[in-house]
Amino acid sequence: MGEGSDLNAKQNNDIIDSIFNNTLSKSNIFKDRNVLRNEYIPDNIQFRNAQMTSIAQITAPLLIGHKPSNILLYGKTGTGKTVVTKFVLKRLQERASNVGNQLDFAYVNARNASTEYRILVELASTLNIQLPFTGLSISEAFSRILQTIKEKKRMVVFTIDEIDFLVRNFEANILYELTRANENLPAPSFISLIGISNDLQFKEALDPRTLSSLNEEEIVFTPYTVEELQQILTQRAKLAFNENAINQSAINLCAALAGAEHGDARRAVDLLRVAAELAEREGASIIEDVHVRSATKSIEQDRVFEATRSLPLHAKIVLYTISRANEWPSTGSIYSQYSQFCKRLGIEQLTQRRISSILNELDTFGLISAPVISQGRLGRSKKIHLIALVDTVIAGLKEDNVIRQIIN
DNA sequence: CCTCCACTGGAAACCTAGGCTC
DNA sequence: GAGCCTAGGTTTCCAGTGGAGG
Repeated sequence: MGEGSDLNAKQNNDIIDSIFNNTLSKSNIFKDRNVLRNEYIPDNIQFRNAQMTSIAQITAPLLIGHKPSNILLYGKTGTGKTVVTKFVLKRLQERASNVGNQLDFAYVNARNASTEYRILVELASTLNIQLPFTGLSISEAFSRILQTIKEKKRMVVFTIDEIDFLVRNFEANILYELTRANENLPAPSFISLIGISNDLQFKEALDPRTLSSLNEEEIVFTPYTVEELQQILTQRAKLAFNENAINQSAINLCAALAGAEHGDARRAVDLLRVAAELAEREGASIIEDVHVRSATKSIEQDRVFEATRSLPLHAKIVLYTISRANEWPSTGSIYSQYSQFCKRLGIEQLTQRRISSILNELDTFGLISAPVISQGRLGRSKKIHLIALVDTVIAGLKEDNVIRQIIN
C-alpha cells in the first residue's frame, strides 16, 4: 500500500461520510418514509367504505366465537383489497383480544409462497406448528395442522392473497381441502377463509363445490379513478413529505400514469416514493414531474434486473442467447445457439421441449415476447424477441458467476 | 381443398433431494 | 441405516395445428 492508496482511502471515506451525513441531517423531502411503503396500512382508507363495511359485517360473528361466511374479494392489482382486509382484520383482532376471544389470523400470499406445500407451512407457522421444508406429503402436512386446530380448539381466519395463482397452477386441491376442513373440525374450532383474487375470471377454473363454499360472500373492488388516485396520493404525500416538498402537478402525473393502468394505487404510491428518492438523492428540495418520469424508468429497470438475476441457470443461458440474437429467432434457432453456449460452459443442455417451456416462462415474466406464429410451409413456432432493455438484462446476467464466463 | 413444416403443449415416466418409519 | 414416500424439475413420447404453397 503506497501513499496514493492512502489518499484514495481518505477520499472514499469522505464520500461515504458525506452520504451518511446527508441522510442523517434532516431530509429536505421526507418526513416519514414508512407511509409510502407497500406494507403501510393507512389510518384512514379512502373510497373503500362500502367494502370495509361488508367485510366488517361478515366477519363480526368472530367476536362471539362463531364461524363467519367465507369471503372472496375480487379486483385488479392496487385496488385496495389487501389493505382493506388487513385493516379490518387488525381492528377485529384488537377488539377480539379486548373481549378475551382468542383468534388466529394467518395470512399468506399464494404467489410468494409459490407451492401448495409452502402455503401450508405459512399457515402452520402462525399456529406455531413446525413443518419441515420438504419430505412431508401435502395431506400429511394438512392433517397435522387440522390436528393442532382440533386439539387446541383454535379459531382460525386464513387469508389467501392472490388465490388465483393457486388455482391456475395446482387445480386448487388444498383449496378444496380447506373449504371442507370444517366438516372434520368439532366446535368451537373452525377455519374461516378469505380469498383475495386479482383475476376476475378465476372462478371459472374453480371446481364448483369449492367455489360455492369459498364464495359464500363476494366483494368487488373497482379500480380507482384518476381523481381518486390524486386524493389518495395527496393524503399520503401530506404524511410522507415536508410541507411544499412536492408540487401538485407531480402528484397528478403519478395518478395519471397509474390511472392509465387500470387505477393501480400501489403503482401510484411506488411512483411517488421512487420519485421522491430520486429527488432526494440529487439534492432537490421539491419533487417535480421530471423525477416522476425518471421513476417510471427506474422502477421498470429494477423489475427487469431483479427478474433476470433470480432466474434459474438454464433460463439465464436462454435469455442470454436471445439477447445476442438478431432478427426474430424461432425456438429451433434459439435452441441450437443455446446448446452451443452450454457446450462452452461444460453444462449438460436441457431438451428442446423444456426450453420451449422456459421460453413461455420468460414471456410471462415480461422479459421476452414469444407468440406462436405459423409460417405455412415453414412450420409453426414461437417468434422470439427481447422486450426488456438489453443493458439491464445483461447487467442482471452478469451477477451470475457462471454466465459471466460467456459474456465477454 | 390438401400437404406438410417445425414446432406446440399435454401426459406420463423418470430423477433427485430430502423427510419419515421402523 | 434401509426402504419407503413426496414435491418439483426434467425427459420422453407424440398427437395436434395454422396457414403458405401447391
